Amino acid sequence: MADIQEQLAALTRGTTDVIPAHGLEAKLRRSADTGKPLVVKLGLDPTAPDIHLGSAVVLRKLRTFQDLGHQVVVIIGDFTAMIGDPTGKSETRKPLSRDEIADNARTYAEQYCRILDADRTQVRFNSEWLGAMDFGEVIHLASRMTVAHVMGRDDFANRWRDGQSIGLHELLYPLCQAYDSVVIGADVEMGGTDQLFNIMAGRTLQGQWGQDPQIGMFMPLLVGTDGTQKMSKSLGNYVGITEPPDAMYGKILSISDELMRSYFELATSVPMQEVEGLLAQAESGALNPKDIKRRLAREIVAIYHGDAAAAAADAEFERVHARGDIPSDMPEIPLPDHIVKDGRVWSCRLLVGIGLASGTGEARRLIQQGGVSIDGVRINSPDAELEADALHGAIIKVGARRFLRIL
RNA sequence: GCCGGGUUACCCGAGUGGCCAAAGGGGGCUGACUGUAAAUCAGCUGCGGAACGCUUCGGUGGUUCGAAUCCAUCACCCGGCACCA
Repeated sequence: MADIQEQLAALTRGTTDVIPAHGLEAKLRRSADTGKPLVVKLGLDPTAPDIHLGSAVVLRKLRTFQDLGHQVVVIIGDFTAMIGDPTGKSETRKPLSRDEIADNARTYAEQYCRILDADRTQVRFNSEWLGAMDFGEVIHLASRMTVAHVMGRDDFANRWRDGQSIGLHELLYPLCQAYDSVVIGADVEMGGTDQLFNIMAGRTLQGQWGQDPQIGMFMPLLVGTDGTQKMSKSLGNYVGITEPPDAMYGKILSISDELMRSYFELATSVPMQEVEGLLAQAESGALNPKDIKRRLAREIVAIYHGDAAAAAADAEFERVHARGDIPSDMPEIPLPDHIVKDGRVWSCRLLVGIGLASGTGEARRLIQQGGVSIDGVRINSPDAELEADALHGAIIKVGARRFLRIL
């Protein structure tokens, strides 16, 4: 096993906080001494998973633990989902059906395997123990934490101050999550910075159970491709880890320059010393930022699709965007009969017919703005009529990057 | 249950009788430039073979020559009060 200091460096890379600061080192040392792997916990909602580079940040960190020989326990919060983490904004969620939970669990497994080492990953549902408790046990559990403590959580405190309602059951949420840590005997719990209170509650509860309290490790939220908000599926600013190599490569290349450092740090394993070196060269003008971003894109694509796919995506980019060639591969579609009239096709109807415009109005606009060309020749009038025969085998280009070949 | 505020295009939001297919911003799209699909600048962004033609401003029905704008009613959201404890 690697030297403790090296392990620490790898594990704390990109973290915003490790609490308590030196606790992790002590845990690692003890694990090395006893040969007993650390139990590293991550809690997840049983809602439909959308694994993108942002959610992958925490998973990759877990993978680092696994590579160092530690055990990961993923807790699917199927029971706590009935409460819903009380942000004060979201309504109490409907309990998911057994089938839905099973479905989601399967999807998780498929996607998580792309990052985690399945052999060192254990998946547990917290309904297993939380659902089995009787009321007396619940009361006993609740007696382990004080109202003053729970009310210390920011959102509770704010809602109380503002006179908003707080469901009694909501107060139990941190307790449930904390109890999960007790049940699995967590040494480390990973989470976003919004998990601070819940993870700390785990430490409190574990202490009362006579366990060595877990270390809380917090990761920042990856900024999405829009450059301002956190990456999330609902905001549409995400790069999915199952996206095809070319799409992934393109999206990463389009992030703004300022995001490069955090993407390198959180989404790749390139040594930070090297990253800083590259960025310094860009700063001084010795290196074109574009080339650093291409390196970033290659690194990330390689993680999810392998080196060969990354190299291919890079070459394809060079061909299409740097040299202006047509892509090596593009969708093909037969010329729909119904748009041909007397052997001729109205250009706007063609775009609609092959799905490159949603209506003739949009098609007209695209052509007027000079965004449409056929076999490299720009169409300059929305009234243009085209010979149907000449269209077979033609390549239609709309905008900078939408290509389509007509059969 | 009562009183008040609200519901406008993909999102936010202006508009209180005609000049409104509806300001502005965001997002999206196209072009120029470039280092890339970054940044910047410009244009477009309801539908429509395009004609000041058609359909839009929560739903329905009215008033009016004319309604996003006024009235009635219904639905939902947000405040305050009441009822119930």
